[in-house]
Amino acid sequence: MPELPEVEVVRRGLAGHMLGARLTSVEVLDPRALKRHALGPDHFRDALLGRTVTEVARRGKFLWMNFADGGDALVVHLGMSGQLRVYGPERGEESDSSGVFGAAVPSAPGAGARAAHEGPASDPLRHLRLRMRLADGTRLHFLDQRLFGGMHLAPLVDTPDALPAGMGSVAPLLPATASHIARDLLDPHLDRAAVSARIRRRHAPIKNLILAQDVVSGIGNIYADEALWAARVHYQSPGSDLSARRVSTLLDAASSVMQRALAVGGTSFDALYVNVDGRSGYFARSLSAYGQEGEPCERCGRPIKRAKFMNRSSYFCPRCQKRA
DNA sequence: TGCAGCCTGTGT
DNA sequence: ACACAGGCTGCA
Repeated sequence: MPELPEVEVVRRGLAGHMLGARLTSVEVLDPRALKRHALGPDHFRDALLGRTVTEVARRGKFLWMNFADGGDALVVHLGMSGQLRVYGPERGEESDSSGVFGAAVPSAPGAGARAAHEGPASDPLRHLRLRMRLADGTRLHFLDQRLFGGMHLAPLVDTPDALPAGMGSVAPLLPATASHIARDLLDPHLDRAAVSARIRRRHAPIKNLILAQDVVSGIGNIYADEALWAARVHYQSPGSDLSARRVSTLLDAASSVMQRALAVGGTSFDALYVNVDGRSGYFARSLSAYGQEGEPCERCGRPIKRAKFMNRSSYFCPRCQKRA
């Protein structure tokens, strides 16, 4: 699944194609990708047509585009299985999709607007949910197998700290639907001391706290386990039991794991294809804890354990990571 | 503040 | 048939 580093790779790729571009076509092939857009697919399309992108921004795993005429933003969340793909105009307008999706009804209200996912299993575009076109012929596809992700339009609100909203943004403006999302560990404006203080004030298990998007954003289950392993912290240790030094080590660990992944993700990036293939990215990652049940801990050799926690799996080394 | 629920595909 | 994957929302 796309983690923060992959989302940042997507942001950079999108920025390269979308900045200064004008939207000339919006086709909603599956309205379930717009669940968070309360006003419906027709409104979504009409509100976007003709607008020019000025910023492609990211905070945590939330992506959004700002427009020349301001007011609102196009918010994109990839969820677990979302992908954005950009096809340059030189590839030809319909070369890879007209045959399969010719019958799809753009923005059809109500019945019948759900054709996108019904193709054969072999069809790589089976999960195409939404398609946009730019004035120069560039196309943007949004695919999402499991529909945890999606797009919506949201009004812009001031950032609480009056600083730029996130990576790729100069404006101190956030989509209202992301206004509760804290800054992430790749954000130069993140106030680490404040994050640490908040963590150490709370009794909740530390894994809960680093997964909480309103404390620090962008850490998912995988990187949480990796960071906890690297910092030798047990996932159930209460935040309030950790020293400032250990919390600092933990945040550094999370940050460096994600920066390394970003460095790797950047190398395989193709300008014409915004690679968000979660699976290949996921398997390419070298993980020390997550998914390593039974494998020897790289530090001490004891088998990594898996435990149920918050309806999720937690992987940890029972020797290196003792409960505080 | 904790946790069910959203989704669909894969593996057992 | 069922467990599992899991970011995020919304509700109890």
